[in-house]
Amino acid sequence: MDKTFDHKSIEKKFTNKWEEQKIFSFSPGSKPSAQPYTIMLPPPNITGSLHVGHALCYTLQDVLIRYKRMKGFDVLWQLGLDHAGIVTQLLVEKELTSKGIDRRQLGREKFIDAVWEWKEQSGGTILNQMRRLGTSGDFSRVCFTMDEQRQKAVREVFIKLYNDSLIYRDKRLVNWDPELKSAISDLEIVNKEVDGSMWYIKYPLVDGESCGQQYITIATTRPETMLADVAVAVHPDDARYTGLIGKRLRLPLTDRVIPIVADEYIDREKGSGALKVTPAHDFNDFEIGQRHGLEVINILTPDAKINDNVASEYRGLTQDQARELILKQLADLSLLEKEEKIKHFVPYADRSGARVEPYITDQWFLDAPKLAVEAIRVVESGEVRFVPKNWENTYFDWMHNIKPWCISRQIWWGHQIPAWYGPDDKIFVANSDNDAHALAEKHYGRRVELRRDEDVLDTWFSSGLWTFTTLNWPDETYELKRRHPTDVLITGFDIIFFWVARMIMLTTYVCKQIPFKDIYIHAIVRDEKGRKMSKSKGNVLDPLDLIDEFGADALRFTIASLCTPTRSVNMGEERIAGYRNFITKLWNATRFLVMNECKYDDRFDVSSVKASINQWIIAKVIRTIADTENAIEGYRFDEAAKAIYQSVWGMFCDWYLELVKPIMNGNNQEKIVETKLTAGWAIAQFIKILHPIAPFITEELAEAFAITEKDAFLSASSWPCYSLPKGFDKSTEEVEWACQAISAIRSMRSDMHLPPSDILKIVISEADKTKYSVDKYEIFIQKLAKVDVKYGPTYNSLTTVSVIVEGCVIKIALDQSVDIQKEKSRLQAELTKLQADSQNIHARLANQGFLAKASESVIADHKQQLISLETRANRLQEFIASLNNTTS
RNA sequence: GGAUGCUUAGCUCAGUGGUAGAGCGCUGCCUUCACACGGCAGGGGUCACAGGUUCGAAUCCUGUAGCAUCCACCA
Repeated sequence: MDKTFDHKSIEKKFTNKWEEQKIFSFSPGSKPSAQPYTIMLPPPNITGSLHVGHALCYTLQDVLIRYKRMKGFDVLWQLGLDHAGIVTQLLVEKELTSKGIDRRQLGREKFIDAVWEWKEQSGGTILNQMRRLGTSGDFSRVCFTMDEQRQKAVREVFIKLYNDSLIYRDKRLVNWDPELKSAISDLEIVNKEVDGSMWYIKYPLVDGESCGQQYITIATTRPETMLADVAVAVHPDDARYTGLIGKRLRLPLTDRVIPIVADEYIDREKGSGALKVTPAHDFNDFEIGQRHGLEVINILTPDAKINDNVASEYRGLTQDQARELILKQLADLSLLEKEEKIKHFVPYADRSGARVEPYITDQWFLDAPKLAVEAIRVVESGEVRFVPKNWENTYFDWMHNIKPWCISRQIWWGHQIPAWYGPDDKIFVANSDNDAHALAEKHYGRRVELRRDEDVLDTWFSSGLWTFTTLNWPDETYELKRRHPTDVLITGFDIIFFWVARMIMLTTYVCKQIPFKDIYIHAIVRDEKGRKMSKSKGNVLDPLDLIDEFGADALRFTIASLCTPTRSVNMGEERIAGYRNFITKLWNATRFLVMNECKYDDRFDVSSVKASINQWIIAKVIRTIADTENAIEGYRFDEAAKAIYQSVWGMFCDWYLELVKPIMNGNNQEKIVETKLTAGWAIAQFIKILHPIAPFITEELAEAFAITEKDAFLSASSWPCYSLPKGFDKSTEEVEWACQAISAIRSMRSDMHLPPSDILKIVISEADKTKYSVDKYEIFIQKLAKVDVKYGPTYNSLTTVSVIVEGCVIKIALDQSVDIQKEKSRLQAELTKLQADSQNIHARLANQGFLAKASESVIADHKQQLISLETRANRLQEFIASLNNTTS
């Protein structure tokens, strides 16, 4: 074995080997007798590249997949890519523009060809980057949301939902992205706080004289939309305005007269308490308009300029230009009462960054409120389980307030909506052009010209079908029947609404099945100080850089250990370096065993082991295997990592390997053989259970240490399974006593500033020798604590200091006489602490309430503790008394 | 405005009724034949605050404060 662990070459070696040997290749139906285990990868965008968030999400999935594979499950980790409609279109469009090509001139078909070409060349780099993480998916079997089979599925689902009246076309106010010139969904909006103004504008009453009031003041942040006002609304109980309800206003700068209406929606506290009603450009106003049967006047073009529905002087102006002009005109007319500077939230499109406009258009909608009913039920009933559970609340909140989902987009890249229009705009939804014509012919009684809907579907529509379309639905495949519902979805909370909720809605309706049993919501990655990673802050960690520097295993181990059930995890390089050190530690421990000719023998029978130290480590390792299993099964990746880390480093390396050295260097051949086999067995178990988290080093060590057969892979081996042999507990107690004794002596050495190289002389009484089996561990105590052990009261108390370990007095002889008073007060302090502790427990045991109400096991524990404390205290007290005798 | 989290050692976080834990950092000692990406030994916390429930609260309940996130909000 090399002296250092060269992660780069080992990562390369196994990435290639696994792929060449097709270790992770999946062939449908190949393992019919094994239980299936299935995870669908949340498909990254074809435009995406690997960031730490991906690394975290994919590592956790790979840990589960590798673990279940070792457990003997027939695993499928289905990889895939998302076509990412808007993002991809914008990207390719930009690239074409830089070459001087305009998308619109190119035309739809050629543009789509260009996107496909781009996809073939540079789409899906992220999949290659995933390989470097060590992901054990089948890269030859990648699904794409836009490939033939998925397109077929999307059409089928659309047709079904349309025929069931769950998809419909409607003219409504939608969120409009004027840059993209497309509708977007409410989720694709980000509200940003910006500086703005509130303008107070006077609207004159038509017959002001008769009611003693000349005008009503309205407040608005968007004066330009007044051109589309159709009413002013006040609260019916607002004393300021009750007399004016039903009167009419002259809308300034236009020749229109608009009514004053009463509506409960109005908030008397806001603005002036009178609201200008602009149904075409505000969602709430739209509803007020509907309630009062008001006209809808749209004054904007698709790119958010003023259209021809207004006086010619405003036409073609941008909103800002129009605003400026209108404010000036109002001021000239003395109708502008005041302007207040305010901060307010304004909606912007997440992707294009344009200011979103409420805009009246014809769009396709999915009746989400109806589908939500079943989607809520399956989570309430526990069929679908959120981990951690409290994400259910977020899900329910959203689902209970869900609105119809606008699924049509006015872009080119995506699933074109399978709808055709007849001459009278009658809609025919069909699987193909031919089918549509057939439907139309049946309807009209003759062959007619049809026009296909140009819109495409929201990207999330096709990803919403991901769990079953990847299993080739609507074809009735073997794997679809076998694997659906899938086992677990691992994703971030940021897409619970976008994706998780929609998958549950669509899958429960289309398949009459849940898409997955568990949803593990992982945390968002932040920097080491808990700040969001952003390019402008310069605190972005690139997982590929981290892999280069620390190794994929170190990164994966860090990720696992960070994944506590919280919302965010802070990742810093220091932490990764720490786990890189752990990987190195494991490497060196194995190297030590190789140097000492330890071997792994799979016929090794753990129950045949005699030496207590070996029994002890076997018991500990078996415990660790169980802890790791429980942790992974419960999605506690942090606990799995912690269990392995502590066992390997804190127990195996720090204690067992040190304890084993005296045996190895001794001459008890039988014991040496047993110890070498035990050590080899133990490290092999660690290597196996660490494999899901750190696949590269463990695969290399399995090869170097011959844990796997020649040409076999740890990745394809099985998870260890052992039960604790009877009687090993006793050894555990003994060995742990010896370790405590060693620690106590070392501690004393350090406290007394005794040189580490000196061999100290210690003395233990004959009685203690038998009681604590000191002679059995003498060699270990001698070597590890660097002492020479003698029995009986040989040394003068005047030149010894003492430590008491579980009642056993260990005297340490010094070259010079000790200050007995100082020694006494040191021991006395220890005694005081012991007595305080034992009194504490004594008091509790004397408490009637405690005895009556505490559980039996708790009481038994307390009694046990009390006995132990009292034994130690008594022994210490006796010893102090003996010191008194010495001095007196 | 509505909701959900969080507040524990210098830092980052576990622990969720029974005597406060880890990693990193820090201090001292050690170039001991697996490993200085190491070893040994230490120091360090009235578990945000105030009430309550309980024999017993870091843990359960109520309230307060601060922080974070999500949703809503263009008068």
